[in-house]
Amino acid sequence: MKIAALVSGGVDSSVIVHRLKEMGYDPTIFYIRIGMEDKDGYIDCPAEEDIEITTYIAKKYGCKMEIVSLHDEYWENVVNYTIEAVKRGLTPNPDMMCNKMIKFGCFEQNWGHEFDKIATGHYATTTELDGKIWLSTAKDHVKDQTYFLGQINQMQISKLMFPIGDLPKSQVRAIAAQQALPSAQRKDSQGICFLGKINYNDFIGRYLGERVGKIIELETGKVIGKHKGYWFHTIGQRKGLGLSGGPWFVIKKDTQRNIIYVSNGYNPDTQYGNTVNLGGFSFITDDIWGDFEGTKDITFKVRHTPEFTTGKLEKIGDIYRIHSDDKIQGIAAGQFGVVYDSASKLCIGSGVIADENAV
RNA sequence: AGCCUUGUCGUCUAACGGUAGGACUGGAGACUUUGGAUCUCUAUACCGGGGUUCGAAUCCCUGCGAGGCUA
Repeated sequence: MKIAALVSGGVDSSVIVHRLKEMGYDPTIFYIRIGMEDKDGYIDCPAEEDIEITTYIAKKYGCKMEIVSLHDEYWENVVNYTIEAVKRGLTPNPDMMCNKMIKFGCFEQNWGHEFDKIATGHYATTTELDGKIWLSTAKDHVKDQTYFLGQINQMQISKLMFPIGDLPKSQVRAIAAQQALPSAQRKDSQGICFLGKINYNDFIGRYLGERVGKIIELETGKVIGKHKGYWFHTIGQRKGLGLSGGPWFVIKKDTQRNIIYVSNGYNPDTQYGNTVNLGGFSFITDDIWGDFEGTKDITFKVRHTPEFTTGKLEKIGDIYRIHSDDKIQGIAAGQFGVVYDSASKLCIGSGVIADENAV
């Protein structure tokens, strides 16, 4: 079986090579370049060290290695998407889009199609049911990364392998140490990968600029401050408002008038919600419910968190509406709601959190 | 103009006359392959000038600022 292993130089993806060899496979290692400096030099991903480590891994395990670039595709699909979404007042999820469009999209078209399987270092598993492959959660529920894979489709999942999906993180690190992999002690990557050392707000500012607008207290309608553009703030956000007498949380945005509405207190009710409307819902493997009346018991995530929330799913036309058992903080339009079965085993599918005004 | 009240970190708010605390904001770190949230740590102040006291943010005088009252 021909396997392509996507290796980034981090611990997780390094260890998959070891595991694949253990299983008797001889994977071809791919390092995908994505985050490169654009013409203005804003995007800057320190790829050197990553490539060095990946090369070392390839040598150590005697694997073929290819460094490929999906820079333009990344720019086209992920960076543009991010900027466009933010501009519309939404809160994007670049990493999910990267998985869907780049790692398992463009890569497949260019190189992956010559392989039987594509292996990655995600904490996720696959499960075969009725002759079909389903995305299922990792053994290590805390590390589970299926949230980021919620947008992929049946073709993609049936070709994927997650060699470390059944290991706890601690063990992955232990293996790396035991094998003396250079990545053993590396910090887990965090933040949007293409940003490198630039922070998110700087990035947004570079492309969308600044425009001063009002900050209004939702309950009283009083103007209590100014902001530099609604695109710098997301629902549920506390940091960065610069208002005293808080804490203050962003509750609502008026993109037309560039106004941000906030509520005061440690736990303003306005900060929470129990219903989440998902638009453009897509099932990963199969639409297991079809059209249905009433509700389905599910668990779900509205962001990457260790725990799953329980709730009920209702179908209203094309909209899938989640009724959460617990109130959820900071439900932001543009983010994805990923739905799992009630046991939090199978990842069923996902949709984009809709603007409340849109439903 | 006269009278009264008032003046503490960027903001709000504490401190029997004994040497300035808390909250929010800001900053740093932890957590996290999105945005966020959360947790930990941390920075900054007694309006100026005189007195009275062993000792004043706290008492007195005065200057300045703020608010109010007075015809």
